[in-house]
Amino acid sequence: MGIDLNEFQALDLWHRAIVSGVQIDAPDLSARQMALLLSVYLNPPPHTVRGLSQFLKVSKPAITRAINRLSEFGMVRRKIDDNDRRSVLIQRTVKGSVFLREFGELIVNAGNQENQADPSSLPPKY
Amino acid sequence: MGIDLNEFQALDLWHRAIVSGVQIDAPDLSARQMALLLSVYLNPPPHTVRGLSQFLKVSKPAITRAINRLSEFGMVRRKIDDNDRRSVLIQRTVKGSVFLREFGELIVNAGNQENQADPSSLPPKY
DNA sequence: TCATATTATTTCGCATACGTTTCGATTTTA
DNA sequence: TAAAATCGAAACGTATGCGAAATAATATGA
Repeated sequence: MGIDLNEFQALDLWHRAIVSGVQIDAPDLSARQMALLLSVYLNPPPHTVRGLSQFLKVSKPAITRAINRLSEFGMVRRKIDDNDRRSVLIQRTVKGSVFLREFGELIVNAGNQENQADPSSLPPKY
Repeated sequence: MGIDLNEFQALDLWHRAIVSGVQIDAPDLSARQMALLLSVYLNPPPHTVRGLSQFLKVSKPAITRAINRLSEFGMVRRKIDDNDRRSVLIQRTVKGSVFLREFGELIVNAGNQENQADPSSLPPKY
């Protein structure tokens, strides 16, 4: 189990994927927003503001703002928890699913074009 | 050659790595800044503002600003090109190397903890 | 030489994100 | 039921990023 990567492969994969993301004009999400979006889609529900705040070690207002932004893009949806009306459940949407599937493909493609591991290309140690 | 990933593995890897990056208090670079940093370290020199602008398909002022930010963190350095004093060469630094090596490790670790591919965990198609 | 082109930066107004604090709604506890 | 605790959002001032246009420095070419 696990994905065996050496350090160079890891950075190269990240590079290719993130450059693709910058080049195409995908809605540019901050690292936090991306982390939040991925957590909502890859971790099991339910998702609350406080839960995500704890998981990501980020303040609750920051989570609220990230949800605002992602809602504007239609990538998540708020739903008041009927059992505890103080809580807000963060739910997935079709658009969010589509976006993440495309983003996943982008990473997969970045991996397919990956060079052979070539330690001589590692950043020099100086 | 290449790294074989399915879509779920790709997203899960990205999730783990980016969440780690958010949790630890690493200087939080935007996607553009990260793309620029990785390009400087993984693509062969020389690196100029216009070259990076073309490669990333981002305006030159945006590149200048990203370099400003990365210079503040000491992760890249400007050097005027003596052959053409209009040009600025973007060079690597020790700090940038260290940062990227650590970031590479973080991705590698994310890969090591990767779950088995489990298509049922893919975002639902709705 | 001197006009033009090229390269990078600066400036401008505007948009967005940050942390802290405050607030309103709701639930829990005494 | 009244007081305290919890939850998420809003308000505030600050920092940073954006694209477009203007600018400064340098090189090129007629």
